[in-house]
Amino acid sequence: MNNQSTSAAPRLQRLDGSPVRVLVVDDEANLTELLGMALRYEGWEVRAAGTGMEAVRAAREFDPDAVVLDMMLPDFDGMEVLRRMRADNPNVPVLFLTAKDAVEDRVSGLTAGGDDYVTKPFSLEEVVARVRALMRRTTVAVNASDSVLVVGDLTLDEDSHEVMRGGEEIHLTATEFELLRYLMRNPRRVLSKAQILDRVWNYDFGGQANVVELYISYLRKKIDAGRDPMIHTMRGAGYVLKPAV
Amino acid sequence: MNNQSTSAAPRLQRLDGSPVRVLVVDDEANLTELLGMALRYEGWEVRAAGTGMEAVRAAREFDPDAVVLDMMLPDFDGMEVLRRMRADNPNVPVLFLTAKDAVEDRVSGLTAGGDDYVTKPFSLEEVVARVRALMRRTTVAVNASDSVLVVGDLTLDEDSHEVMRGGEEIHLTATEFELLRYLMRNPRRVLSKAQILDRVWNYDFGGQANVVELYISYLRKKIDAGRDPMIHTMRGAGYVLKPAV
DNA sequence: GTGATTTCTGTGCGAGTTCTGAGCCAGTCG
DNA sequence: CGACTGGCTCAGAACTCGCACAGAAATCAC
Repeated sequence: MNNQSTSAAPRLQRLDGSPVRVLVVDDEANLTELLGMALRYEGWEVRAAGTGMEAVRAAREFDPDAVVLDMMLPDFDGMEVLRRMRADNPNVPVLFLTAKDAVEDRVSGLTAGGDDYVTKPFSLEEVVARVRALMRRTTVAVNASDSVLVVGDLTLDEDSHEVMRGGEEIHLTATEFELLRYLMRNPRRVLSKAQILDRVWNYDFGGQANVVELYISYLRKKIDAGRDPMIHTMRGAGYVLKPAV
Repeated sequence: MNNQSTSAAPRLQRLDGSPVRVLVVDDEANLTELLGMALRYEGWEVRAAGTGMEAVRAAREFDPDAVVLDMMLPDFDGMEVLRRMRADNPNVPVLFLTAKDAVEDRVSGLTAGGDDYVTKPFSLEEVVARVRALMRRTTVAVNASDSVLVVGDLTLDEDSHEVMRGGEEIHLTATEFELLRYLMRNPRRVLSKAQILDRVWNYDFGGQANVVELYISYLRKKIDAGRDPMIHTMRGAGYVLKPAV
């Protein structure tokens, strides 16, 4: 894996310049593994915990800038963990992971506080974007710039979901938007279809790599149509987004 | 997920530039939690207390600019707390939380003093707005601008509850008003149905996300009718409010 | 209380979106 | 040159999402 800091995606850091810290809490080792990689990939420092007890302890020692927290834990549940964690870290923002069909009563209300939640299964891109957004709001981010990604004459506003190329507004569907966001976070970097599939699609998506090609083709029609192309195919490797020459 | 400090909602602060302080008093930890998050999210500093004793002590040490105070406390009741608190902080405004069916006689006289009350269950949007209004009246707000939100040719007065589009007055019901207020506090930002539900509806509302769609449709009929639309649907993401072009 | 207003639930339709599968084209390599 | 691999696109199937409508329930005003 390689370093994520790009010109487009402002690097968050703590006041002392050290990397941002994220605590991931889930009892499925696979998932903390997966999330850990995605978050480290952003240049963040990641600690994992598998139980509520561990989580509370880790929160105290590790002093994270954000927490990704599964609602279902073997010992006590997410809300309880939250409460205990807040005792030491009153302001740390939390991204909850919750089952799709779980009673959202308990989670809803939380997002109101500035916390947020994502339903399983999720795409890594989604989680990363949410964690980033959480920190933008609450953490001491040195580079607290606005949420607009820029590559060449292409801009994407993560708040308003507006996408423009050369001053012209472009309408994208939800999936197209996430794909483009991922590409724009990684300009001039070749992203393999597997990577894209992992990041943009839900982690348990069983489909074909074909969809990536399909959606790349949709994007091309919308953002490259008629203009100098920005999306390039690296045969056998993947795709790159870079400013048109 | 949303960022609350917008151009539309002026940021309050103390004379020395430090953040405004709010004390939240309720014996239900869930509730102080929830309120605390919502208020912190406004950029305010929050302290919580679970009993009347704690509240009085906290008021003395913390010197809050506003207090959110439950009428029902395990030790002594809200009025008593108020009396003792006022001994040290004679001018601090208080927002009372009271049960719906509680005798309102005792509370009603309070609003005259510049204080205010809200009945449980409430929506977070409501509480935040009221606290803001209280401070506007009594606190030294650096940016003590008026309480009118403006987006394009749409204006909403948080005090008088007047809403106008292009000079024309529009009558909204209570829920419609709160929904529009939330949208106008977050112009050009996509708000998901879950977020809207969390902020605008009462915290114990167990209903469907369906209502959000319904009320968006009501609002559209009233503020977008015939005109250039300001409320836009971002399919799969949520809704955005922005000035008509 | 009674009627008016407001809020909410449930359902069904239509449009927009996502995905599958197949066929075609273009490099690549024997 | 021919076979193969990887990538692109089309068409349509399957599905999801948002919206409207109608009526039930709750609330408010008198």
